[in-house]
Amino acid sequence: MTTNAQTAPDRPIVRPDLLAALEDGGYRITQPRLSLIAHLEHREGGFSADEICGELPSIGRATVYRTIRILSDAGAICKLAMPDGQTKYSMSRIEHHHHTLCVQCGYVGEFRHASIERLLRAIGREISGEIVGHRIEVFTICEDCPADREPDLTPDS
Amino acid sequence: MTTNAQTAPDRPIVRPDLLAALEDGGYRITQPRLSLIAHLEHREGGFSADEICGELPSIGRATVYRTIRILSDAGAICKLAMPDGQTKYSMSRIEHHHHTLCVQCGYVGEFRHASIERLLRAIGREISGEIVGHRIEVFTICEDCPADREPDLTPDS
DNA sequence: CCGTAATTGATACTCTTGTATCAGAAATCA
DNA sequence: TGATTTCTGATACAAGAGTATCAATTACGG
Repeated sequence: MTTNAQTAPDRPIVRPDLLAALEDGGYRITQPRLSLIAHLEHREGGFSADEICGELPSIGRATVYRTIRILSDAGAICKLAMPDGQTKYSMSRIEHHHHTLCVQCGYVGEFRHASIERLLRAIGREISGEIVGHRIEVFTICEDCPADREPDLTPDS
Repeated sequence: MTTNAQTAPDRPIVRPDLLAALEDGGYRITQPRLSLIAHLEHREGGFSADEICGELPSIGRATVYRTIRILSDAGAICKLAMPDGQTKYSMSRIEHHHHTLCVQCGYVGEFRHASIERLLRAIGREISGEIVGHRIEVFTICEDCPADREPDLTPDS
């Protein structure tokens, strides 16, 4: 089961920009990478590398980490820090965005807001040194989560 | 050598609010805690727990971590994540603030900006779920750092 | 179709950040 | 001061997140 239309190595169909992330980096298009990308592409919310290992047990841990790194370097996924220090990733769906992180279920959402760029320019005028990046994360309790538990938060920064 | 002006156990003089962080939590005022607080109080920029261990070798690792945690819980110091994932802490000097992190030297600064609250309210109207916190960090190359090196940045969020 | 070079997966390892344990020391209370 | 309780420091341990190694496999260019 390896050749022809029926037996074409069953490459999942993935977003072209994600494939491009591999090709542009000079990486080969391999089965594990395709499965992983296809899986991530349809995954809601944020994910940790270990979660993905659990969800795709046929793909080795090292490959999961390697591929996440490739996609992360290409900007196709974002690396996030949960308030408790855990690392999560999320697929980038909109271009320049920030994240909402549900402190209870770990759900990661994306949002844009026009005034953020303006705000950053204003901040730039008030601090010394050159701004080379920023991180704006909004911690939430998402609609699907019961709001009764004590949220696990570090102090705002 | 326990009483009177000359022989008073040489308690460093520390900011009263930092002492209060101990007292209010029902913690004893001990020599190691005082030395640590006095040290942190005069320290510029951000610091990691291990750095402090190196700077105060007479204080045990566990005590450094324990005290940092007490101060952190009391809101006297903030726990921060550098873009590369390292954990840093910084003394809070102004009340509700955000941080600038130099991606080269690790320098941590604080700033406030009036429009941030307004921005957050606006964001709250656009996303689902309830906002329970936020993190706004501005990555910089600070004035004292050569700006030629490649900054070590994760993609903006 | 074949040879070469990249990739994979299993696993061991590393590094960071922190917690658990516990005997001895210090602080507080009466 | 003495008793009691907390704290300390040394050290071992642990979890998380990721990298190194390497033989076997796979993809790709010709």
